[in-house]
Amino acid sequence: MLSKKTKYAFHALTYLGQQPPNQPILISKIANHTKVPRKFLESILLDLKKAGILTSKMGKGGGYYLLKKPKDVKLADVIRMFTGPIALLPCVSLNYYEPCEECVSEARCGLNKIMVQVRVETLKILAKKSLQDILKAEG
Amino acid sequence: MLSKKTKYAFHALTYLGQQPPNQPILISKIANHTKVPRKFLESILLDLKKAGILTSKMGKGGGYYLLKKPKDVKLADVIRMFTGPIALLPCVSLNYYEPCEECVSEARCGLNKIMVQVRVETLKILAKKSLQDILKAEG
DNA sequence: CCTATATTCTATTAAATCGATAGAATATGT
DNA sequence: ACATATTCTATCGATTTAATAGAATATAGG
Repeated sequence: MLSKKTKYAFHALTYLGQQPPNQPILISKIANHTKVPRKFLESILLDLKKAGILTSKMGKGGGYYLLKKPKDVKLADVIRMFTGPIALLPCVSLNYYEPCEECVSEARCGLNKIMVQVRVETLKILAKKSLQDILKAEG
Repeated sequence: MLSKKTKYAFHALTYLGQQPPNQPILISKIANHTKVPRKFLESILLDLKKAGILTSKMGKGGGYYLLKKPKDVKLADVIRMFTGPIALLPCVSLNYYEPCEECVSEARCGLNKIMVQVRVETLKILAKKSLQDILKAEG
């Protein structure tokens, strides 16, 4: 399951994607609309900024707004940032690979083969779908 | 990611599937071959028994062995038992469904729609593949 | 330059989950 | 009766998750 942080991140991104571009939105406004705890949201937005997805302006008239285009914010990126690996086992993860200690031969592990399939099918969706698809669906 | 318990369960099931049928295997023997901590394995095997996948014999000459046929032990069943939901969000889970409190309309949630797709594709694999497929792949 | 406004940084905390262990109770074959 | 094995109860430490508090820093506007 995705962490709450991940879900919150998507809510915030969706809300920001619905605002006029390049116009800073207050954290508290985002918090109100998405019902994410204010302080918790702060750290999420900061992470999204560090990842280059959002940017911000400090001081009066400040706030957060989208830096990347919605179509360039892939769901897989956000999930990896806040939940971690998308694969179901470390030994089939592309970004967080780790071998199983107890595993004699990965090439002959039946479980590994199936979990690779799952990862492939999952990423076919999550690496292609973007914030733009979310926004479009909510039209 | 799957919990270690889930991975351990698959290792134990695979090992038992490679043994002659209806012949009790000692927990300690399973633990040795799968490198799962003995005491931890006990509770896993007991859960698998309660789920009707394994059965056991107590006392001298006792041990665990498969009750279900390998083809009837679907990966999805084992994962749900030890890791929990397969879906990435509670609101798209078939077996552990829960609505999002902050969600106004599930039907109009763009994230929900995509996560349903992921669940569908994942289950196409996990609900069809079984212990038999693992055993065959390791042949 | 001062002040109000906002983000940013540091730190701490409560609760839940995960992985693992210990020991007593119960059942069974010889 | 005894040795052998599973079963039950319980607890424990470590890690992660979710959330909060408060100080520091930056900026607009008068």
